[in-house]
Amino acid sequence: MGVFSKTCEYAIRSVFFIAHRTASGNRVGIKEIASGIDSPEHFLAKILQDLSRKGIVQSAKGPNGGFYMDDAALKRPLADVVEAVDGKSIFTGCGLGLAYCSETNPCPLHHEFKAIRNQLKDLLEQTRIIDFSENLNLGITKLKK
Amino acid sequence: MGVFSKTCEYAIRSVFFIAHRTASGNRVGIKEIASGIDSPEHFLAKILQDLSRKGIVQSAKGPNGGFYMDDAALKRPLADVVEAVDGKSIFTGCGLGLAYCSETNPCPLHHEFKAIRNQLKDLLEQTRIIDFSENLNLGITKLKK
DNA sequence: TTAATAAAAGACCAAAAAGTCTTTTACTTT
DNA sequence: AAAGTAAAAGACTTTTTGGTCTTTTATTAA
Repeated sequence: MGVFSKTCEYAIRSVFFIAHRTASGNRVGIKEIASGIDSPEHFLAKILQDLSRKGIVQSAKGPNGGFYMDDAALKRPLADVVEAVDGKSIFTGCGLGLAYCSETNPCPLHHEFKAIRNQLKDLLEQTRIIDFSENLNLGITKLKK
Repeated sequence: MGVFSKTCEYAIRSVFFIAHRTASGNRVGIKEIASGIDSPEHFLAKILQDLSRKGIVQSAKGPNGGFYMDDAALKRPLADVVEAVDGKSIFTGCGLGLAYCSETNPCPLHHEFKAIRNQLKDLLEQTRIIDFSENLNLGITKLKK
């Protein structure tokens, strides 16, 4: 089990992939995305349908259709993708799963955990999707297994 | 989904609970642990059997039996509990689930993620179980929902 | 030495996450 | 208008995680 669910991992990877391919105004089909990020095609289709409904990515049916991202989507922080898929509990939840854990009623890990969680939050909130895809353009980072 | 699995959350909470009660040399039964940390009794029993097999906690059957922790167990780092239950992938795995992600072949989040993961690792490795249970003694932190 | 106690073991069930497959809808080009 | 294309939708299956229940084994104290 990772920090993100498998669904969310695929979502992030596909968003990076689409952002990368879409910069030039193109659209890209699921088959290509799925093979580009090493994910099950039909499973990814469902994830992208969801992301599309939520406005994280855009899509068009029919010939020359596919997925793409408009300018607003490219400028969104990665946190929006994560929150759309896994919810915001990752940014706020107690490390030990305690519902009433808080500043005034902390679990033994509360303060230490909060610091780490906030760093993850900052990372995801302060970096835009387009920022990450820059390194993909340079061929420095990759999205396949 | 949190950082740890539900099983791991219960494991950590129960270990803290046992550590807290065991300081005075006592043993504590599952019923008491389960109600003390708000967990399903039989599910916790299985978790503790496993932790006992792995030497994270000690146990004794029969009257006056129960779970306890010897000195060596109390001085173990929390990381040992987490690793026993969730494995070490949490300390080393790629944030995007990529098997071949590494320093020389990094995913777009690799470096930023590594920094955060290492902090979690340090926290869990550098603090002993007994250190956490001190605050429980003082009544500052708690283990219930 | 037997009755009570408490963990160990294992069979079983439920829910959620992950993944597959088929059909439908929308769009575009000829 | 028709044929082809590609996403949307939805039914379905599998696997993993989380959880329950019953039986067995070991221990101890009367």
